[in-house]
Amino acid sequence: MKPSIKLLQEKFTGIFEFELLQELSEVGNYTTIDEGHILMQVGGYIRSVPIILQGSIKILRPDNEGREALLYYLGGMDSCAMSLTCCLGQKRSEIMAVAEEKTTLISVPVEKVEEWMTKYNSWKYFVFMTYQKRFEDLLNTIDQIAFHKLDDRLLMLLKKKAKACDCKVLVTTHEELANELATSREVVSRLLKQLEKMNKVRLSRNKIDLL
DNA sequence: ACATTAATTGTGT
DNA sequence: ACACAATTAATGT
Repeated sequence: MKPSIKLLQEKFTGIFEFELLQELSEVGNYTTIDEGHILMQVGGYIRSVPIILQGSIKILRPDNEGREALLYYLGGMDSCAMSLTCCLGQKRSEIMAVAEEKTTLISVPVEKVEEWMTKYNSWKYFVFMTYQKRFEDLLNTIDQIAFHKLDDRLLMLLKKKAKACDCKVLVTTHEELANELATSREVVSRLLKQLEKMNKVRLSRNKIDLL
């Protein structure tokens, strides 16, 4: 279905100039997809670039052992940075895209994506902006992953300290531990509490009992 | 013993 | 990361 000019103007005024909206209404494909619909499989070629109007899509990257790591979500007015590069480079997709809920989007054919890059400044800008957004999202999730390995480091630190004073009761604050692990106090507090729930330690003020 | 303050820790956003 | 609540230890009266 072709998107109407009216709809496009509603969504994109201030982002794209009128001429671009006209072209978009001619060549764009307006579709609605249901929850769970797979937009893109790993290894597939990409024929068009989606721009999400409503709803959300999650971008996954299958792990080397069959697990699926969540990279980021695409929401309103977002586009997919991977699909942008894949088009230009004729590469296979490295990622998988699945609709998280009922989602409406406009897909733009590859040729136009490239053509508009030089033709419309606003389009070029839009492309760069989606790159920037995705990059920020990725940094965030990388932080999360790194964070998960902190519990190991914390446990190692506790053991090391216990060995140093040759006892099972450490006298420190969460803040001190946080400094040694180069992280924030809150994170240490939360990790310690998890360890307490797992009966690995017992917490009290200025004191940690190792079990 | 009690009130006041400061430091540490817990939690939601 | 930040802001704020809650808890606990320390201190003064």
